[in-house]
Amino acid sequence: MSLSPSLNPHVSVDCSIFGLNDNALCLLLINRNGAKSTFQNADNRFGLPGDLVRDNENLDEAADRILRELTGLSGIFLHQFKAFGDPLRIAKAKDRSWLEGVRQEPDARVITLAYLALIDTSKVEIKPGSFTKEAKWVPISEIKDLVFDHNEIFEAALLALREMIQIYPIAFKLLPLKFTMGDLQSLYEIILEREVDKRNFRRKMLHSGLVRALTEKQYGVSNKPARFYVFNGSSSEELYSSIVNLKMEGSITVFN
Amino acid sequence: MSLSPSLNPHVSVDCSIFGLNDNALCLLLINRNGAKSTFQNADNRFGLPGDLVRDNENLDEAADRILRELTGLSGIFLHQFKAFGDPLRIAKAKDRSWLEGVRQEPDARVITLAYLALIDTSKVEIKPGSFTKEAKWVPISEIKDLVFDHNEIFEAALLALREMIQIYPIAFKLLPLKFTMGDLQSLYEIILEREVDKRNFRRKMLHSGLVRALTEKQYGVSNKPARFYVFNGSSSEELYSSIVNLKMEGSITVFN
DNA sequence: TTTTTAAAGTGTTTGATTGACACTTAGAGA
DNA sequence: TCTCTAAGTGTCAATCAAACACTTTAAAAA
Repeated sequence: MSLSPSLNPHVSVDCSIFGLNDNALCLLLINRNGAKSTFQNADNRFGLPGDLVRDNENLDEAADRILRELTGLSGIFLHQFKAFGDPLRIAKAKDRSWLEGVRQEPDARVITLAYLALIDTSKVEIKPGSFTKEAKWVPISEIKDLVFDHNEIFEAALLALREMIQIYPIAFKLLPLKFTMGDLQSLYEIILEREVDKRNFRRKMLHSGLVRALTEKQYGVSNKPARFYVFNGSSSEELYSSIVNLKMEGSITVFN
Repeated sequence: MSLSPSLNPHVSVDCSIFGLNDNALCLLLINRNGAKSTFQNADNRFGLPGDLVRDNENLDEAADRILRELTGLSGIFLHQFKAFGDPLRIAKAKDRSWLEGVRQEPDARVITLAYLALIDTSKVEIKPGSFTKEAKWVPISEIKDLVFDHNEIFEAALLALREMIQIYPIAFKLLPLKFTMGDLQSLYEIILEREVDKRNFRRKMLHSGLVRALTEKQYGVSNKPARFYVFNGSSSEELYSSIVNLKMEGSITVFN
């Protein structure tokens, strides 16, 4: 790899991509190759997909490009939620070897812009890029020691996700186009980490106007087949700005 | 001014500080001197207080330092809400002369971290720093052409404020320690840009537990004197994380 | 001293929403 | 045909939201 001269040595982007696999909330993590041929990623730790920003691209473009280069994902809506800029955030000893292997200025202080996204894992295929040894979904309960300050970034992303899901109807982004009420309910239960009443949940969702029932039903399941629904809303970006009421029992309530 | 060698040429902080003056929501703006003696700020445009981050300080510290250096304000809670990184954001012709006057690398691409804060204007004194010709409160309806992309940043800050005030009980930060129900109600009306019913508003606020009535009343006003209240809550920082219900009629409602 | 002016302060009713709660139905597989 | 599993469904009581108008207090003006 020859580093592009237009890479800004001081600004990076890191992406926390959430998806649902086997009823578990998962995060997309990568394991990087060193860029110089002499470098081997010795300790095999994983991290969030992220890299330096180019001087001629804006931040959202950079996030999109970096995620595509490292994981093959592209065109997903990335929400920038926080910047991390501790002067020592990439200075831990065990992160040095990789930095020295790939960065022209391994000692430069790097501020990172954290993005998060929710995606339907069934709709995309994760393809490690040329700098990526491996890219995989890891259940959030199994996330261990990540590179740099990525544990901190991931924790902040998870908090931001929990907050956002209480305010914006973004849960639909994690589900396939067609889903059952059971799918939707268990998604809320996974993210909110509590159970909700089935009858109240259905009433709330149906009256909200957010979903539309299809006539189609499940087929071949060994119980009463569930009806499919589709999200009845507008574009992805709008999901992040239209505030909708879906109060669940026992929960906090909100100013407005 | 000799530029500190530790200034990171690629990362800055800009602060949108909101306050209330004469029943108008105002933004704190500054008019800068050039740093080199040869430079005069010719066109006299105003902008948000902001500057480059030092390499040895974290972002929140940088925001606090920069705001203090430019306006004399310190110790206020600054909320980082977005990063702006358009490659051309500081490249407009009319912004060049100032950049050339003060920056070692006037062509460097600068990403800025936008912070916002709400303060009680009666509690603080604005003192322009040595690089600041003037610092003043400007009603948001009178904000014209600001330097760089500061109009865009301010608009985003205002949107973030309107969103936050619907979700977190931060309105109190704009008011003095003691305030009347009328003060509080008109603050909500100013920020939400709509009227609310006085009886419903009082009931909501009193039942919320957010305020505590004092026995003290106004004195010398030419109408029935209003009772004073105090905010009944915890620290500033907690205001930004405790979600509280204060639903107003006609308003959107919110997931939870 | 009386009247005017301005904002404070106060309750009720109606309709909508929440939260708690348990049984029946549909289909696959044994 | 029996069993298993998840889908699907309704009611009641309590709480909350929204709409609505008059009285009180004090200063200032007449």
